[in-house]
Amino acid sequence: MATTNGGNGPTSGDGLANGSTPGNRLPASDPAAEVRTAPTTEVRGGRAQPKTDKSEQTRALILETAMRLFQERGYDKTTMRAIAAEAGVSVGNAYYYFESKEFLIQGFYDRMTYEHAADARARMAGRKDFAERLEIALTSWIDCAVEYHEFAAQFFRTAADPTSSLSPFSNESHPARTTAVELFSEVLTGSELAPKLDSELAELLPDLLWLHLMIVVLYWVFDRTPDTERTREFVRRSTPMAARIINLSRYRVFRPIVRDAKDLIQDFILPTIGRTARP
Amino acid sequence: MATTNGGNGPTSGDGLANGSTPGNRLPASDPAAEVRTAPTTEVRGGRAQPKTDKSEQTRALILETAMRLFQERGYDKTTMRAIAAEAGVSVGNAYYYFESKEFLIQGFYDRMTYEHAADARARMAGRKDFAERLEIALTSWIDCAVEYHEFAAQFFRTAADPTSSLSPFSNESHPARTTAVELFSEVLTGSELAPKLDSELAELLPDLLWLHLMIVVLYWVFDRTPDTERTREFVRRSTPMAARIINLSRYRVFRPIVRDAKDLIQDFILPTIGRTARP
DNA sequence: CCGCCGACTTGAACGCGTTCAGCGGTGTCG
DNA sequence: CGACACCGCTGAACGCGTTCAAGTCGGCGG
Repeated sequence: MATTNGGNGPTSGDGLANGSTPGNRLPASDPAAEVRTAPTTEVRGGRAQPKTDKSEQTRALILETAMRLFQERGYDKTTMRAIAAEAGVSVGNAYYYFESKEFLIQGFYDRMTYEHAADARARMAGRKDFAERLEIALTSWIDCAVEYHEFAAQFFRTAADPTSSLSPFSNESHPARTTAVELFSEVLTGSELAPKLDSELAELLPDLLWLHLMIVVLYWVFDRTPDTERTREFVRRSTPMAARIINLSRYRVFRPIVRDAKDLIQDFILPTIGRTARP
Repeated sequence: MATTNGGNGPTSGDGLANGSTPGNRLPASDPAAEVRTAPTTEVRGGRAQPKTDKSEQTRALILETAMRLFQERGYDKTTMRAIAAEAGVSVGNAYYYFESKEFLIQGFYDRMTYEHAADARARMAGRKDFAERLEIALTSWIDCAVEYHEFAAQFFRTAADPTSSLSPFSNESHPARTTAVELFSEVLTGSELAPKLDSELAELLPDLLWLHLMIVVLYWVFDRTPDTERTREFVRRSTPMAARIINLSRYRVFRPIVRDAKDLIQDFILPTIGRTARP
């Protein structure tokens, strides 16, 4: 559960028709969007389940304030005291709603993931070439992430910590991860490549493409070129190759190695990144 | 963080980042050996270049004490005050020799890397099969790392931080990285596969195999099975595949894709992990 | 109306990593 | 010999993330 996002039913065929006008709205604010809470009990960013309306408001206020300050000053230079002061509450109150400072980052990540999915879907609309769709999806991520590049390191450190429940690797029900994997599922199903693949591979691919994104993210975090141009070029170069490899995998000659790779991925990679065993 | 050098002595200051000698000698042999300083100027774990014999001793004492406490109590529970007290010095003194607490980790990493190289070489001796040699090298790493698994997360967080000069990704002259890449170079050259490969690929491979190790490390950090048995199995399964792919790459059919991959790696992967452009 | 419960809020206090003004000692130069 | 520079070293102090005993307040049963 937890995702409950804008109703992307898996049954919706090619879900590209829906919502998000190509206007490319990046609602940098519009507090309602990501604050919009899963209505029932959910672990959420941090702590207590909201009981009151006021509680929910306070929580949102703290999160919004934190996100604003993070963007203005960067993560390290934003103190919990500053967040509390700016939000007009006490420090302790922030800790009532968020387990730690790092849990506030999740707000960023969730918002970005959501915006990315919407933006990528809009941009992919109509395109049928798989490599092209993949490139759009990845480039779209870079565009959505551009404003957060400065403090991305902090987020990445968090993701690399296996003891942190914030890591998209160790937390299989991480809502942002689910959203992202769904997007890549659409990258595939919307392409002309999808019907040509055997179903077993088609099942693996969304997660693998998400892994591709993770590699891009890794690259992007370390990228210091202006506008992360190098990462963009990396995407332009790596996506056709990915498409080619997938394409080739259909041929007889590669059967044994494809099978081995598939087994390796299915048995050792996917379970580790939060996919339960094969169905 | 803390990048602002307090600026004591604007002229002398801390002369970090000054020319590191190309001296490629691999120091260290026994446990006490990596403490032994590079005789000339080198950036070292943290701060000032040693001038005195006594200085060097104090530095070693602090490092050894820290490493012992880290292993006894874990990283987070070991305070700088405890390290200083246990070593019989003041807190400020520890910071005189080490830029921050994290810089103390490098002692761990350096030691482990060296032990790994020695152990792997010993175990590989006589073996000619490439896949076998690779598996030995990777498994040896797991064996050497076993005692550090508990606080490996901390090290991994550090490695994932692009702003940290401790990251083996962002610091190309990281001595531990050099040592490791050299080992993988021997993995290849000692095998019967080496003479069959074209020289261009043979040049890339050591770094790529090091990347393989990094993936194993990533897997290992998240591995919670006893004795990290799952990672060991992952190594057993992935090494033959790597060998097979390398082997296949020699055949005509794969020319185009191998060429693309080679270019991608050479232009985008290796430079980012600290290899300067192609020679 | 009282009393109590529990969600919500507070801010002083704690422990931590890190900094910094400064101390002694050992040259070195004039 | 005095002045100075500089290395090694000190420990109080700073700012931070985080905790917690102690509130406030609204609602509900009695």
